[in-house]
Amino acid sequence: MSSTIKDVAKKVGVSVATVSRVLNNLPGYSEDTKRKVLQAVEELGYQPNAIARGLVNKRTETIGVLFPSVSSSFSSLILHGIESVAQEHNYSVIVCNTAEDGKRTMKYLQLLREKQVDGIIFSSGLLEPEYNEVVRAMNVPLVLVATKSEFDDVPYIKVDDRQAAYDAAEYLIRRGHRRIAMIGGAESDRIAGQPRYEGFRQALRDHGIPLREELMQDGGFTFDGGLRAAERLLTAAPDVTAVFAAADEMAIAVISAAAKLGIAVPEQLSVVGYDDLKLAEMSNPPLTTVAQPLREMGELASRKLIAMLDSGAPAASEILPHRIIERQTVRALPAPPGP
Amino acid sequence: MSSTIKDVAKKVGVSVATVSRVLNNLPGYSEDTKRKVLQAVEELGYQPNAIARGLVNKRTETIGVLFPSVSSSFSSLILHGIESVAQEHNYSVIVCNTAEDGKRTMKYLQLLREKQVDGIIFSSGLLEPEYNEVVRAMNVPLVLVATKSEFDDVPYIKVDDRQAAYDAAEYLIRRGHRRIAMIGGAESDRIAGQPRYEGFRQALRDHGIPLREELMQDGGFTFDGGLRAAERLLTAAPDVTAVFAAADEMAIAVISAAAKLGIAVPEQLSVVGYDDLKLAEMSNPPLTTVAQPLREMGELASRKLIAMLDSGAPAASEILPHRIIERQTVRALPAPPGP
DNA sequence: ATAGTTTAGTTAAACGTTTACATTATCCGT
DNA sequence: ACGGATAATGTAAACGTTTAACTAAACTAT
Repeated sequence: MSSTIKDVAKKVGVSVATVSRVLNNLPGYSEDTKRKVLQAVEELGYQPNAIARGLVNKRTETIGVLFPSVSSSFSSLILHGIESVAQEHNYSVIVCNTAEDGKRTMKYLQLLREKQVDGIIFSSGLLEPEYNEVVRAMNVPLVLVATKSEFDDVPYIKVDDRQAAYDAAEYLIRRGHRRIAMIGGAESDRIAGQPRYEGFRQALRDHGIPLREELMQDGGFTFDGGLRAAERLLTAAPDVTAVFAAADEMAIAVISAAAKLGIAVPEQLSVVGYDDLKLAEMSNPPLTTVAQPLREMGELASRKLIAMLDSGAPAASEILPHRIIERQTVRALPAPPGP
Repeated sequence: MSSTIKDVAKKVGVSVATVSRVLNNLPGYSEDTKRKVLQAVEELGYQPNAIARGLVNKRTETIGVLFPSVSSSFSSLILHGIESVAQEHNYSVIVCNTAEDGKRTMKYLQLLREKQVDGIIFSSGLLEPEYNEVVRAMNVPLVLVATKSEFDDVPYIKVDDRQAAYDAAEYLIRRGHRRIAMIGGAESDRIAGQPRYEGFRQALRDHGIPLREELMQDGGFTFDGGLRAAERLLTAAPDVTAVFAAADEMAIAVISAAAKLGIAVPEQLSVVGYDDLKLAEMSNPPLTTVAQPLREMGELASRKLIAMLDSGAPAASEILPHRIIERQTVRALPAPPGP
């Protein structure tokens, strides 16, 4: 159906090698042939076949990207970033939804291998040794985004979670809060769970605030989980004046729970989130949150991967800066009466 | 580096044809050879090369999906749906962000052609004749999702926008509202703009409510646009008791604007949205909205495309049902005093 | 015993490119 | 006028599969 390089060659009366050369801007033909070839290409509507090209070059100009959930705002921002620089460099991106399932992830990795992708980006989940092993076996570069791993030869792009949580807590403390709760992920989650709890704890400690472990709740990084955690928290410890939620969705859940319980935000309860999704801006009231540059992280991951592809050299990990976006969910408490 | 079918053949002492056959479950070998081949495959860690396979089969088991914006919640839900059924059928999906830009879209279409994708899904934008022409030229099936086109040979999956808007308006009318505003897209947008305005107008007409064109505002389907439109609206026409926003983000914007102006939702102002994104549920108060089954739409689009690929037969368009999800942003007005 | 059928396997072409190597013609300097 | 360089082009192998066409052996039915 579609015409091939042979058709072009025949039409011009020249060998396929010559056609290939003009198409790839290699030297070795006269201006005249070039003109004729280009014209024939035009007339036949010839389009190169990247599959055939890929077979001989052993490069497909395609990368695979794995997400625990493609439809989350979080992932889709990262994906957007990845896609945009990939497209600039003429790479295609294959998206894979792992659903945080090991079987599925392995199956996908297999698929990516068969499809001969040039590189892989793994986003925001735990990189199981098993995964690392198969990508190592396929011999393509791998970069992590919004996560890190135990393998220090695999570069990651990340924010300093511990520090970010520390900063969030300190932000609250500086505004006079003392009875501060936190809703985070699972303590067993060494990527997005534990470090944030640690940063939070450290901030309290550094400011001489006693830790109350019952004020730390696992909200599982979801709205629903956050809602339950917030309800538990707010009814069991009505004296808290502020809560730090380690994800915007959970922060929004805190606001919802507060509304349900008749607690005004920020008048009676301050809340700060984490991520700075579009959501935070759209929240009512708009959410103060610690921002991760998700899109940029995606872009950088893509850029790094492509650089590795071009140079063959390993890339360095990078910690991107976070910052607190002040909106309207935090109230500064009046200074306590002196002793 | 990686071993090929030849290596397997050599190791077993058999021809590549035989290996290929056992790998593809074709007849023509003894149980014994099968065992030996499988064992060699195992030992060598052989993985088939889908590129080579694609070259001879002229099928890549890959589909391309085009979105105006991959990072919107809207798109990513559809993508999730598409991805999930694609993966079930062992297809890969290449995502493309067109940014609603013609040049970019054409470039992407070109790329998808070169990469020899088996089919294309085009989501939620206008299918320009130019686009349709190139996919026709590449001779692969195309399906539209969350949009339709002037070409009646290209199937689409959609909700009945006109009817959905009608239902939203009627929902409000039934609850005693008479001064109802609407924030929609551009009136020139024949897909998601116009039909919704029309449905809205028709509902008012059918219930004997005079149309006030100044109560129809273009919010451009974004939060920011919605915010501006809502502010304009709410200050210029403070007598409206309800607004229908043709996208959840804009509905949330209405709530934000109302909050800023000290207007209580739903006590003083009712609002209904459109889409039923996760956002609607997380809104404060939770948003009453007309739901589109976005994920399901994506799944169906994927399923249809794959069916076309398998059967070679054209597929029929489908209108999926919408429904109103009642949450907490609509108040029923007390019946007006009798005459 | 023989012709025919089935089974197990091989050979080689094909898919659409790229590219190393070979060939020819032209031109240049002497 | 001749050897050597240069430019333009062609030839064919290679990439890793699938598959049509073929062959050889073993079995089956008479």
